[in-house]
Amino acid sequence: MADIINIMKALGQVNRLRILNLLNQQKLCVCEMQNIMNQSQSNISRHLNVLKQSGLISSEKDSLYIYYYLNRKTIEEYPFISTILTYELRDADFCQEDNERLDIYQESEINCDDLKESNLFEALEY
Amino acid sequence: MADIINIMKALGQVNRLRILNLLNQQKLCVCEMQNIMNQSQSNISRHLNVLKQSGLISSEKDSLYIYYYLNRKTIEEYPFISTILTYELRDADFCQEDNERLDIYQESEINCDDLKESNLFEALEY
DNA sequence: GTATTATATGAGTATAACCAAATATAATTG
DNA sequence: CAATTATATTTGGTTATACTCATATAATAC
Repeated sequence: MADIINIMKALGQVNRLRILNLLNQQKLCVCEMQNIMNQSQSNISRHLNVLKQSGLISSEKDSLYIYYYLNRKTIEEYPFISTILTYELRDADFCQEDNERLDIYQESEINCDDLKESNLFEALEY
Repeated sequence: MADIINIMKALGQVNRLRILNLLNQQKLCVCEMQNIMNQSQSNISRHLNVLKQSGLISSEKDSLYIYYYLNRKTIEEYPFISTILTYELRDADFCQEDNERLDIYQESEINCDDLKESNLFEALEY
């Protein structure tokens, strides 16, 4: 299931690296990632499926929402993944906007029920 | 040049991981990899180009041959690469046949001039 | 039950990746 | 110079990937 080839393939796509960077900071549901990353719902969902199939992430249901989080077992099995998360992704250019948006979301103290109508990221749209 | 996205993409293909595993053991020319990996020359050449563009490997010319080797600068810059080379590739299933063939080649003490006519790997063909 | 909402999946398309066979290039040897 | 050899590149075919739009599913709320 969590073989190295599928893990390396899963890591070879920028949107999936962005997702992993976010999940390295906190557990998130699909609609939160969709808003933070400004990507279509179906696209996020598909990338999450690839990451889940590779064993990099897991999910749990909480009422209407499905929360995704890093699979600690896989990360313990493959220590290089932690190195990538910590030293390569967190400060990568392609993660900076996501990091800013996640910070804003965390500080806002709203939850995903209200995120859509909140216009939280409006000022950041280009 | 050696950005993390291109490195991760380069690492997401089994034949390129096989090449990196071999180059982690010794410097090799295209025709040596072709024989050890039992892959077409053009395919090896293309993968080498991807690896070189990503900064993972370099090459040097020695008369007719072009020898490829791991780019130590990139590997120092991204320590997780060493971890993958040492802990994930060396013992991976998909590298075992290559490792056996490289061992046979090393012990034979022939060089790539004679490799083609040597039938060195004949007994291993399935 | 119906309506709503979050997420997943199908269908379609566009693009990129992989590969083998053939050809081109560049260096070496005679 | 011509012949040879190693490597790179082009071509064409096939498959895989990423994406969008639309629809399906599953849970919740009324």
